Amino acid sequence: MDISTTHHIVESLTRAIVEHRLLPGSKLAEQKLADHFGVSRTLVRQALFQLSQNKLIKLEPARGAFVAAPSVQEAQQVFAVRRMLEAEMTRAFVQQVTPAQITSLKEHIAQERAAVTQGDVTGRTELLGDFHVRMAELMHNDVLAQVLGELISRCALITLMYQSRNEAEHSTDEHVGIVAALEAKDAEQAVRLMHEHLLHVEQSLTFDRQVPTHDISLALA
Amino acid sequence: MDISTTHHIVESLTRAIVEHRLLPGSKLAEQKLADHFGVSRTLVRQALFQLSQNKLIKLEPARGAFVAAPSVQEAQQVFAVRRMLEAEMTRAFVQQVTPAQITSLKEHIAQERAAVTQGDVTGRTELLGDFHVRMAELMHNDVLAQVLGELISRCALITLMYQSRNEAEHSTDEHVGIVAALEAKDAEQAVRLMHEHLLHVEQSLTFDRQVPTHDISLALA
DNA sequence: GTCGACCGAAGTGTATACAATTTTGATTTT
DNA sequence: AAAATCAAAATTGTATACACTTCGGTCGAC
Repeated sequence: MDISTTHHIVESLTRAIVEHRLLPGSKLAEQKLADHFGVSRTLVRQALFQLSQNKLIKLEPARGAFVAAPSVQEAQQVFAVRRMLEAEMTRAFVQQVTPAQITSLKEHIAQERAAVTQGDVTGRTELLGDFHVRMAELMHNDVLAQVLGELISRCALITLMYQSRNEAEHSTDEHVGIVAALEAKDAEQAVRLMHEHLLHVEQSLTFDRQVPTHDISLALA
Repeated sequence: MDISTTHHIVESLTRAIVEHRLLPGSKLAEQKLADHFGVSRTLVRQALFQLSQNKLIKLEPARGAFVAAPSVQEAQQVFAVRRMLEAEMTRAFVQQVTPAQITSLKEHIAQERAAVTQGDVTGRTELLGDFHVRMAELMHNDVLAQVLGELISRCALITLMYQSRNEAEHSTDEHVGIVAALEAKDAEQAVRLMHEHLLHVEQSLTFDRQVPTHDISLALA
């Protein structure tokens, strides 16, 4: 069963959603997407189905696919799960940390700084999330990396939806602190910093603001 | 976009896989499934695609779908993630525990005991996993419940694949201990017991045995 | 007798056809 | 003028058709 073409469509739509070129609530008509990608609706439907499982779009029976508009409650739940998972991930990381891993994380932070100074907003948001996925990958736990990756792609949509003030530099600074604690093999400190970091990211969002959307019912709710 | 019929196929195949009526490695031919469910290959393919994302089957391009046969490494990674997630879930549970939640968990344990005494093997395995999902549900965090539910359905396949000795009563006893610690609001004790419980479950598996596979059984009849 | 090429059967991958549902917009009714 | 109605258009849901790949077995060469 080949999913390579489907995968390309998924990647393309994921970028469009996470980079806010497609606003929450936007309708994703199958034939239009099929024409755009030069394929039949069959492959588009496969891609939409996968995106719905990633919670990046919402499928409504007989009505079609719409870019997801995560509720405040859902957003807070995603962050709660991230805190649970990543706190313990950090603790386990210290158990098996190597100099090469530290080097890799420091290189990643350098990329973050570069994106911040260049004002690359979408690249920055992506890199800030990738720091956490990178940690999972460095632990050689594919399952962890995949689960966390999905949570973080949901966070990307949430962040861009509820983002208020610019937290990029602050986040990078906190990444630096976490890596320092990892390098010092100070598990409790690393866990504490990771936990606080994720709290800060969540608290930087404004859950009481009106977000731009194409969903009429959501806009009027 | 309607997925109700597809969902029924997914549920049916999930039960067949988790209850070991379909052994790891078994081929799932699209036309045979379509005939069995009385639908076209279209819906079967949607279901298979979803099952592949749940890691219960593996799709091989141009070759078809096969019941997943999780490697030892993957099994250990799944358990590692569960320990990370559930340790912190347990800690958070204590923070907001109510008498009603304790009652609900105790009722669940009673069900476990009933299944054990009746020798209901598949029901027992399912209930032992459901205890953990139940905890997540009682926290009113749908995201957590969903993520954990997927991990545990993978564990059901792993458990039945590598199961050696009968651990059911031991697991239920450990559930009792966890609930007692939750009731006493002793977070550290609860976390420790949960962590050890998951270690015990993993250690009860025999990762050095050759498992039976590739059995083309007509288990869906 | 064994190995390899070839051919037919079976199965998957994608496109298209058709049925069912929703949406739209004009027309009628109050 | 606002609301209800209904038919046409557009869109989704499912089935089927067809091309392409893989699998199995036979045949022939060595």
